[in-house]
Amino acid sequence: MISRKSKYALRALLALAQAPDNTPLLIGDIAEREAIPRLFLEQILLDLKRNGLVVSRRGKSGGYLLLRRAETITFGEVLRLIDGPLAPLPCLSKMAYRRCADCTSEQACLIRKVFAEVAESTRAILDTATLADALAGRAPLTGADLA
Amino acid sequence: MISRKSKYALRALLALAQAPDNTPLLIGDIAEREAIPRLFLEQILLDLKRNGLVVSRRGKSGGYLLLRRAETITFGEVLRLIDGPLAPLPCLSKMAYRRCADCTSEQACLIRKVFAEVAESTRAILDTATLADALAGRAPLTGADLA
DNA sequence: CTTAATGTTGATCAAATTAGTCGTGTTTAG
DNA sequence: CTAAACACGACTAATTTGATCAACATTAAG
Repeated sequence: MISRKSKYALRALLALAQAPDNTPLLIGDIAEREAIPRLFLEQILLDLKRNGLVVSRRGKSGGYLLLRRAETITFGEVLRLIDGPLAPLPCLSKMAYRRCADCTSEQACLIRKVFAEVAESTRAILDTATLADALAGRAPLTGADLA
Repeated sequence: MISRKSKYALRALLALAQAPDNTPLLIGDIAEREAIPRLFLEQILLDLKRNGLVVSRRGKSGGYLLLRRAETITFGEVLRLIDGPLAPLPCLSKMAYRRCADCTSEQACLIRKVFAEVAESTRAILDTATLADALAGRAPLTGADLA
Protein backbone atom coordinates (compact mmCIF):
# COMPACT_ATOMS: atom_id res chain seq x y z
CA MET A 1 0.00 0.00 0.00
CA ILE A 2 1.20 3.47 -0.82
CA SER A 3 0.71 6.13 1.83
CA ARG A 4 -2.13 8.59 1.78
CA LYS A 5 0.47 11.30 1.53
CA SER A 6 1.80 9.96 -1.77
CA LYS A 7 -1.69 9.65 -3.11
CA TYR A 8 -2.41 13.26 -2.15
CA ALA A 9 0.84 14.39 -3.75
CA LEU A 10 0.02 12.68 -7.03
CA ARG A 11 -3.48 14.07 -7.08
CA ALA A 12 -2.27 17.56 -6.31
CA LEU A 13 0.31 17.35 -9.08
CA LEU A 14 -2.31 16.14 -11.52
CA ALA A 15 -4.52 19.06 -10.55
CA LEU A 16 -1.64 21.45 -11.21
CA ALA A 17 -0.89 19.73 -14.50
CA GLN A 18 -4.42 20.41 -15.62
CA ALA A 19 -4.40 24.12 -14.74
CA PRO A 20 -4.22 26.60 -17.62
CA ASP A 21 -0.66 27.76 -18.20
CA ASN A 22 0.72 30.24 -15.70
CA THR A 23 -2.43 30.24 -13.66
CA PRO A 24 -1.43 29.46 -10.11
CA LEU A 25 -3.77 27.20 -8.15
CA LEU A 26 -4.51 28.00 -4.53
CA ILE A 27 -3.70 25.40 -1.90
CA GLY A 28 -7.23 25.80 -0.63
CA ASP A 29 -8.76 25.13 -4.02
CA ILE A 30 -6.71 22.04 -4.62
CA ALA A 31 -7.51 20.81 -1.13
CA GLU A 32 -11.21 21.27 -1.66
CA ARG A 33 -11.34 19.85 -5.16
CA GLU A 34 -9.29 16.79 -4.25
CA ALA A 35 -10.71 16.32 -0.76
CA ILE A 36 -7.31 16.62 0.89
CA PRO A 37 -6.94 18.07 4.41
CA ARG A 38 -5.74 21.59 3.77
CA LEU A 39 -2.95 21.85 6.33
CA PHE A 40 -1.61 18.48 5.33
CA LEU A 41 -1.58 19.51 1.70
CA GLU A 42 0.45 22.61 2.57
CA GLN A 43 3.17 20.37 3.93
CA ILE A 44 3.10 18.13 0.91
CA LEU A 45 3.33 21.00 -1.55
CA LEU A 46 6.29 22.39 0.36
CA ASP A 47 8.02 19.03 -0.03
CA LEU A 48 7.32 19.04 -3.72
CA LYS A 49 8.62 22.58 -3.96
CA ARG A 50 11.84 21.81 -2.12
CA ASN A 51 12.37 19.03 -4.60
CA GLY A 52 11.82 21.23 -7.60
CA LEU A 53 8.57 19.78 -8.91
CA VAL A 54 6.48 22.89 -8.31
CA VAL A 55 6.94 26.60 -7.62
CA SER A 56 4.87 28.89 -5.50
CA ARG A 57 4.04 32.58 -5.51
CA ARG A 58 3.32 34.24 -2.22
CA GLY A 59 0.97 37.05 -1.42
CA LYS A 60 -2.27 38.05 -3.01
CA SER A 61 -2.92 36.24 -6.29
CA GLY A 62 -0.30 33.70 -5.29
CA GLY A 63 -0.57 29.95 -5.51
CA TYR A 64 1.20 26.94 -6.92
CA LEU A 65 2.40 26.06 -10.41
CA LEU A 66 3.92 22.95 -11.90
CA LEU A 67 7.59 23.69 -12.53
CA ARG A 68 8.43 20.85 -14.88
CA ARG A 69 6.37 19.57 -17.76
CA ALA A 70 3.88 16.83 -16.97
CA GLU A 71 5.65 14.55 -19.45
CA THR A 72 8.80 14.63 -17.34
CA ILE A 73 7.40 13.78 -13.92
CA THR A 74 7.04 10.06 -13.22
CA PHE A 75 4.99 8.34 -10.56
CA GLY A 76 8.16 6.66 -9.37
CA GLU A 77 9.86 9.96 -8.70
CA VAL A 78 6.97 11.25 -6.63
CA LEU A 79 6.61 8.04 -4.65
CA ARG A 80 10.31 7.88 -3.82
CA LEU A 81 10.20 11.47 -2.70
CA ILE A 82 7.31 10.98 -0.33
CA ASP A 83 7.36 7.32 0.68
CA GLY A 84 11.01 6.44 0.18
CA PRO A 85 12.36 3.48 -1.79
CA LEU A 86 10.02 1.52 -4.04
CA ALA A 87 11.85 -1.77 -3.57
CA PRO A 88 10.22 -4.44 -1.40
CA LEU A 89 13.52 -5.15 0.37
CA PRO A 90 16.18 -2.59 1.33
CA CYS A 91 18.83 -4.69 -0.39
CA LEU A 92 16.96 -4.36 -3.68
CA SER A 93 16.73 -0.59 -3.82
CA LYS A 94 18.82 0.95 -6.57
CA MET A 95 18.43 4.48 -5.26
CA ALA A 96 18.80 3.76 -1.56
CA TYR A 97 20.52 0.41 -1.17
CA ARG A 98 20.87 -0.90 2.38
CA ARG A 99 22.14 -4.27 3.39
CA CYS A 100 19.59 -6.43 5.20
CA ALA A 101 20.76 -6.54 8.81
CA ASP A 102 20.12 -10.22 9.25
CA CYS A 103 21.19 -11.46 5.83
CA THR A 104 24.46 -13.39 5.74
CA SER A 105 24.76 -13.71 1.99
CA GLU A 106 22.82 -11.75 -0.58
CA GLN A 107 23.88 -14.24 -3.21
CA ALA A 108 22.37 -17.09 -1.26
CA CYS A 109 19.23 -15.29 -0.10
CA LEU A 110 16.35 -17.37 -1.35
CA ILE A 111 13.65 -14.76 -1.06
CA ARG A 112 15.71 -12.04 -2.70
CA LYS A 113 15.42 -13.48 -6.19
CA VAL A 114 11.66 -13.47 -6.14
CA PHE A 115 11.44 -9.94 -4.83
CA ALA A 116 14.03 -8.79 -7.34
CA GLU A 117 11.51 -9.66 -10.04
CA VAL A 118 8.86 -7.64 -8.26
CA ALA A 119 11.19 -4.69 -7.87
CA GLU A 120 12.12 -4.74 -11.55
CA SER A 121 8.58 -4.92 -12.76
CA THR A 122 7.25 -2.16 -10.54
CA ARG A 123 10.18 0.05 -11.48
CA ALA A 124 9.46 -0.60 -15.12
CA ILE A 125 5.94 0.70 -14.63
CA LEU A 126 6.36 3.50 -12.13
CA ASP A 127 9.49 5.03 -13.63
CA THR A 128 7.79 5.12 -17.02
CA ALA A 129 4.34 6.37 -16.12
CA THR A 130 4.25 10.17 -16.16
CA LEU A 131 1.64 12.66 -15.02
CA ALA A 132 0.90 13.27 -18.69
CA ASP A 133 0.24 9.56 -19.21
CA ALA A 134 -2.19 9.55 -16.31
CA LEU A 135 -4.02 12.58 -17.69
CA ALA A 136 -4.25 10.93 -21.08
CA GLY A 137 -5.73 7.86 -19.44
CA ARG A 138 -3.04 5.88 -21.22
CA ALA A 139 -2.04 2.51 -19.80
CA PRO A 140 1.56 2.93 -18.70
CA LEU A 141 3.02 -0.40 -19.80
CA THR A 142 1.57 -3.73 -20.71
CA GLY A 143 3.22 -6.97 -19.74
CA ALA A 144 4.52 -7.27 -23.28
CA ASP A 145 6.66 -4.18 -22.82
CA LEU A 146 8.51 -5.86 -20.01
CA ALA A 147 9.88 -8.68 -22.11
CA MET B 1 8.81 -2.58 1.59
CA ILE B 2 7.54 -5.80 3.07
CA SER B 3 7.52 -6.13 6.83
CA ARG B 4 10.24 -7.88 8.74
CA LYS B 5 7.56 -10.25 9.95
CA SER B 6 6.76 -11.41 6.43
CA LYS B 7 10.42 -11.85 5.69
CA TYR B 8 10.82 -13.96 8.81
CA ALA B 9 7.76 -16.02 7.90
CA LEU B 10 9.10 -16.76 4.44
CA ARG B 11 12.50 -17.70 5.75
CA ALA B 12 11.03 -19.95 8.42
CA LEU B 13 8.86 -21.69 5.84
CA LEU B 14 11.84 -22.19 3.57
CA ALA B 15 13.75 -23.69 6.47
CA LEU B 16 10.89 -26.10 7.12
CA ALA B 17 10.66 -26.94 3.43
CA GLN B 18 14.29 -28.00 3.51
CA ALA B 19 13.95 -30.26 6.53
CA PRO B 20 14.04 -34.02 5.95
CA ASP B 21 10.52 -35.45 5.79
CA ASN B 22 8.70 -35.84 9.09
CA THR B 23 11.58 -34.36 11.03
CA PRO B 24 10.14 -31.52 13.08
CA LEU B 25 12.32 -28.43 13.42
CA LEU B 26 12.53 -26.66 16.75
CA ILE B 27 11.49 -23.03 16.96
CA GLY B 28 14.78 -22.32 18.66
CA ASP B 29 16.80 -23.93 15.87
CA ILE B 30 14.98 -22.04 13.15
CA ALA B 31 15.37 -18.82 15.10
CA GLU B 32 19.08 -19.32 15.49
CA ARG B 33 19.76 -20.48 11.97
CA GLU B 34 17.75 -17.66 10.41
CA ALA B 35 18.69 -14.98 12.93
CA ILE B 36 15.09 -14.32 13.90
CA PRO B 37 14.18 -13.18 17.44
CA ARG B 38 12.95 -16.35 19.04
CA LEU B 39 9.83 -15.10 20.79
CA PHE B 40 8.77 -13.22 17.71
CA LEU B 41 9.17 -16.34 15.63
CA GLU B 42 6.90 -18.26 17.98
CA GLN B 43 4.15 -15.80 17.22
CA ILE B 44 4.71 -16.01 13.52
CA LEU B 45 4.69 -19.80 13.45
CA LEU B 46 1.42 -19.79 15.39
CA ASP B 47 -0.07 -17.55 12.73
CA LEU B 48 1.12 -19.90 10.03
CA LYS B 49 -0.30 -22.83 11.93
CA ARG B 50 -3.70 -21.22 12.42
CA ASN B 51 -3.75 -20.70 8.68
CA GLY B 52 -2.92 -24.27 7.88
CA LEU B 53 0.54 -23.85 6.40
CA VAL B 54 2.38 -25.74 9.12
CA VAL B 55 1.65 -28.14 11.97
CA SER B 56 3.32 -28.46 15.32
CA ARG B 57 3.96 -31.26 17.75
CA ARG B 58 4.11 -30.40 21.42
CA GLY B 59 6.13 -31.93 24.16
CA LYS B 60 9.51 -33.53 24.06
CA SER B 61 10.72 -34.22 20.54
CA GLY B 62 8.13 -31.77 19.27
CA GLY B 63 8.64 -29.01 16.74
CA TYR B 64 7.22 -27.68 13.49
CA LEU B 65 6.55 -29.31 10.14
CA LEU B 66 5.39 -27.96 6.83
CA LEU B 67 1.81 -29.09 6.34
CA ARG B 68 1.43 -28.46 2.62
CA ARG B 69 3.91 -29.26 -0.11
CA ALA B 70 6.41 -26.51 -0.93
CA GLU B 71 5.11 -26.44 -4.51
CA THR B 72 1.69 -25.31 -3.29
CA ILE B 73 2.67 -22.40 -1.05
CA THR B 74 3.10 -19.10 -2.86
CA PHE B 75 4.86 -15.96 -1.69
CA GLY B 76 1.64 -14.07 -2.29
CA GLU B 77 -0.30 -16.26 0.09
CA VAL B 78 2.24 -15.77 2.87
CA LEU B 79 2.48 -12.03 2.36
CA ARG B 80 -1.29 -11.57 2.40
CA LEU B 81 -1.51 -13.59 5.55
CA ILE B 82 1.05 -11.54 7.42
CA ASP B 83 1.05 -8.10 5.81
CA GLY B 84 -2.45 -7.95 4.39
CA PRO B 85 -3.39 -6.97 0.83
CA LEU B 86 -0.67 -6.83 -1.81
CA ALA B 87 -2.38 -4.08 -3.80
CA PRO B 88 -0.92 -0.56 -3.67
CA LEU B 89 -4.39 0.97 -3.23
CA PRO B 90 -7.27 -0.50 -1.22
CA CYS B 91 -9.56 -0.12 -4.22
CA LEU B 92 -7.29 -2.40 -6.26
CA SER B 93 -7.24 -5.36 -3.91
CA LYS B 94 -9.03 -8.40 -5.30
CA MET B 95 -8.99 -10.27 -2.00
CA ALA B 96 -9.81 -7.35 0.31
CA TYR B 97 -11.40 -4.61 -1.77
CA ARG B 98 -12.15 -1.36 0.03
CA ARG B 99 -13.39 1.82 -1.54
CA CYS B 100 -11.00 4.75 -1.24
CA ALA B 101 -12.65 7.09 1.24
CA ASP B 102 -11.86 10.24 -0.72
CA CYS B 103 -12.41 8.92 -4.22
CA THR B 104 -15.53 10.18 -5.97
CA SER B 105 -15.31 7.99 -9.04
CA GLU B 106 -13.13 4.95 -9.45
CA GLN B 107 -13.71 5.12 -13.17
CA ALA B 108 -12.34 8.62 -13.31
CA CYS B 109 -9.47 8.13 -10.86
CA LEU B 110 -6.36 9.07 -12.75
CA ILE B 111 -3.84 7.38 -10.51
CA ARG B 112 -5.79 4.16 -10.26
CA LYS B 113 -4.98 3.04 -13.79
CA VAL B 114 -1.26 3.25 -13.23
CA PHE B 115 -1.40 1.39 -9.95
CA ALA B 116 -3.69 -1.22 -11.46
CA GLU B 117 -0.78 -2.17 -13.72
CA VAL B 118 1.50 -2.43 -10.73
CA ALA B 119 -1.01 -4.55 -8.85
CA GLU B 120 -1.42 -6.92 -11.78
CA SER B 121 2.25 -7.40 -12.34
CA THR B 122 3.13 -8.02 -8.72
CA ARG B 123 0.24 -10.45 -8.39
CA ALA B 124 1.48 -12.27 -11.47
CA ILE B 125 4.83 -12.77 -9.80
CA LEU B 126 3.94 -13.33 -6.16
CA ASP B 127 0.97 -15.62 -6.73
CA THR B 128 3.11 -17.78 -8.99
CA ALA B 129 6.35 -18.00 -7.07
CA THR B 130 6.26 -20.93 -4.64
CA LEU B 131 8.56 -21.97 -1.84
CA ALA B 132 9.77 -24.76 -4.12
CA ASP B 133 10.67 -22.20 -6.79
CA ALA B 134 12.68 -20.22 -4.30
CA LEU B 135 14.54 -23.33 -3.14
CA ALA B 136 15.29 -24.24 -6.74
CA GLY B 137 16.67 -20.74 -7.27
CA ARG B 138 14.35 -20.52 -10.23
CA ALA B 139 13.35 -17.07 -11.46
CA PRO B 140 9.63 -16.84 -10.82
CA LEU B 141 8.48 -15.09 -13.98
CA THR B 142 10.17 -13.08 -16.65
CA GLY B 143 8.56 -10.05 -18.21
CA ALA B 144 7.70 -12.12 -21.24
CA ASP B 145 5.38 -14.27 -19.17
CA LEU B 146 3.28 -11.25 -18.35
CA ALA B 147 2.31 -10.51 -21.94
C1' DC C 1 1.46 52.58 3.13
C1' DT C 2 -1.99 49.73 4.70
C1' DT C 3 -4.30 45.61 4.51
C1' DA C 4 -6.03 41.33 3.25
C1' DA C 5 -4.82 37.29 0.90
C1' DT C 6 -1.60 34.13 0.30
C1' DG C 7 2.32 30.83 1.16
C1' DT C 8 6.23 29.33 5.18
C1' DT C 9 8.06 27.15 9.10
C1' DG C 10 8.86 24.48 12.94
C1' DA C 11 6.61 22.36 16.64
C1' DT C 12 3.42 19.44 18.29
C1' DC C 13 0.06 15.63 18.59
C1' DA C 14 -2.88 11.42 18.40
C1' DA C 15 -3.61 7.08 16.39
C1' DA C 16 -1.98 3.16 14.19
C1' DT C 17 1.42 -0.06 13.06
C1' DT C 18 5.53 -2.61 13.74
C1' DA C 19 8.60 -5.27 16.17
C1' DG C 20 9.20 -7.33 19.80
C1' DT C 21 8.86 -9.34 25.05
C1' DC C 22 6.90 -11.69 29.07
C1' DG C 23 4.54 -14.80 32.10
C1' DT C 24 2.05 -18.46 32.62
C1' DG C 25 0.13 -21.94 30.83
C1' DT C 26 -0.47 -27.06 28.37
C1' DT C 27 1.26 -31.22 26.19
C1' DT C 28 4.06 -35.28 25.77
C1' DA C 29 8.19 -38.58 25.43
C1' DG C 30 10.85 -40.97 28.24
C1' DC D 1 7.19 -37.38 37.43
C1' DT D 2 9.60 -34.16 34.86
C1' DA D 3 12.17 -31.90 31.45
C1' DA D 4 11.56 -30.32 26.91
C1' DA D 5 8.82 -28.58 23.90
C1' DC D 6 4.84 -25.60 21.99
C1' DA D 7 0.46 -22.14 23.24
C1' DC D 8 -1.53 -17.95 24.14
C1' DG D 9 -2.92 -13.63 25.74
C1' DA D 10 -1.30 -9.47 27.51
C1' DC D 11 1.98 -6.07 27.50
C1' DT D 12 5.44 -2.59 25.83
C1' DA D 13 8.57 0.43 23.21
C1' DA D 14 9.70 2.60 19.05
C1' DT D 15 8.43 4.25 14.71
C1' DT D 16 5.51 5.90 11.18
C1' DT D 17 1.46 8.08 9.57
C1' DG D 18 -1.71 11.51 9.23
C1' DA D 19 -2.51 15.24 10.48
C1' DT D 20 -3.03 20.22 13.20
C1' DC D 21 -1.45 24.69 15.10
C1' DA D 22 0.44 29.19 15.91
C1' DA D 23 3.17 32.65 14.53
C1' DC D 24 5.35 34.57 10.60
C1' DA D 25 6.82 36.50 5.81
C1' DT D 26 5.55 38.18 1.27
C1' DT D 27 2.94 40.48 -2.14
C1' DA D 28 -0.78 42.93 -4.93
C1' DA D 29 -4.32 46.08 -4.82
C1' DG D 30 -6.43 50.04 -3.21
